[in-house]
Amino acid sequence: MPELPEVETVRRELEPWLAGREILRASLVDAEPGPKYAGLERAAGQRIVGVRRRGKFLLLPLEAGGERRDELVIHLGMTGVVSAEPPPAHLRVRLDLDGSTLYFRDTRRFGRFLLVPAGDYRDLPTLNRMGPEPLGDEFTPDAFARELARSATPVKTYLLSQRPVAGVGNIYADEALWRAGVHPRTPAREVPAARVGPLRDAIRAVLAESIAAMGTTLADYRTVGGEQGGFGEHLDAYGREEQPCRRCGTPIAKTTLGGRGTHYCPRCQPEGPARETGSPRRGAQSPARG
DNA sequence: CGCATTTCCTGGTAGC
DNA sequence: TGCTACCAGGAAATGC
Repeated sequence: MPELPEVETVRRELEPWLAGREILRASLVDAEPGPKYAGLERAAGQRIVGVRRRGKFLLLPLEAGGERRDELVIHLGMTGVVSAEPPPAHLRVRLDLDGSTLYFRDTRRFGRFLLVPAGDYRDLPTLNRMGPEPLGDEFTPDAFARELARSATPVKTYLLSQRPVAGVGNIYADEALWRAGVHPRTPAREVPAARVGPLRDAIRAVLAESIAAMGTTLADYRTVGGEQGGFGEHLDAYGREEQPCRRCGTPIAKTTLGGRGTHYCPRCQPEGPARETGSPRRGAQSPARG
């Protein structure tokens, strides 16, 4: 499931390919017209200025006649894959460019591929109310603490809302909470003050490390070149139920939270009131590997 | 408004 | 083998 590191990996591959290209035509293939594919009929004749990313959204500003017009918004959802070669099945959008063609495959149709007036996200409420970029200067410990204080929702669920910080999904939420020693069910505003900074640092670290590995491939995610991400072998919590915690050996537990599979160490991430402050077992940010 | 629940969608797999 | 039931989850919609 593409999260920020996977989308950033795709962005870095798309930028040199797409920047400066003219869109000749955008066509729906095996897909019904609707809000997920809105506005594509306006794409023809506009030129792609660049490839940006906000959270898990790819944003491609366009220009026509020398002026900024629309913006192509791409969200990979669960199974979205962008490629320069036609996929064997589940092709939803074909983007004909000057000299090449971009294909958007999306098996489960959770993704989006649409045109909006530049910067107009009224039909994309999550993008409209998204928190700061986790690797940017605005994601400070103080800002994060203020956001957490706004909600009584379990901290993991709140992270997934994209409100306190952008781009965190199910995998990296579990990973960051494990690193910081915070139980995923802890109400956001009850995360101990001493753990807010470590959690913010853990979010930044795990995302940065995964970007360096070109993301995590579990099933469908592929880079534009068709490669799989390499971070899967570094996961400490996600998908490791019943396997020993890499810090303390306790079997990783799996439960359901907000309808999502949730993995945590019952010993390093104790639930409930106020354990002592300090690091979970040893070395919160850099647990032993391998 | 906040918060919880449901919906969308299809391939893979467990169980019989 | 073939069938049914269920699971995976990002974001939006819906229900209080």
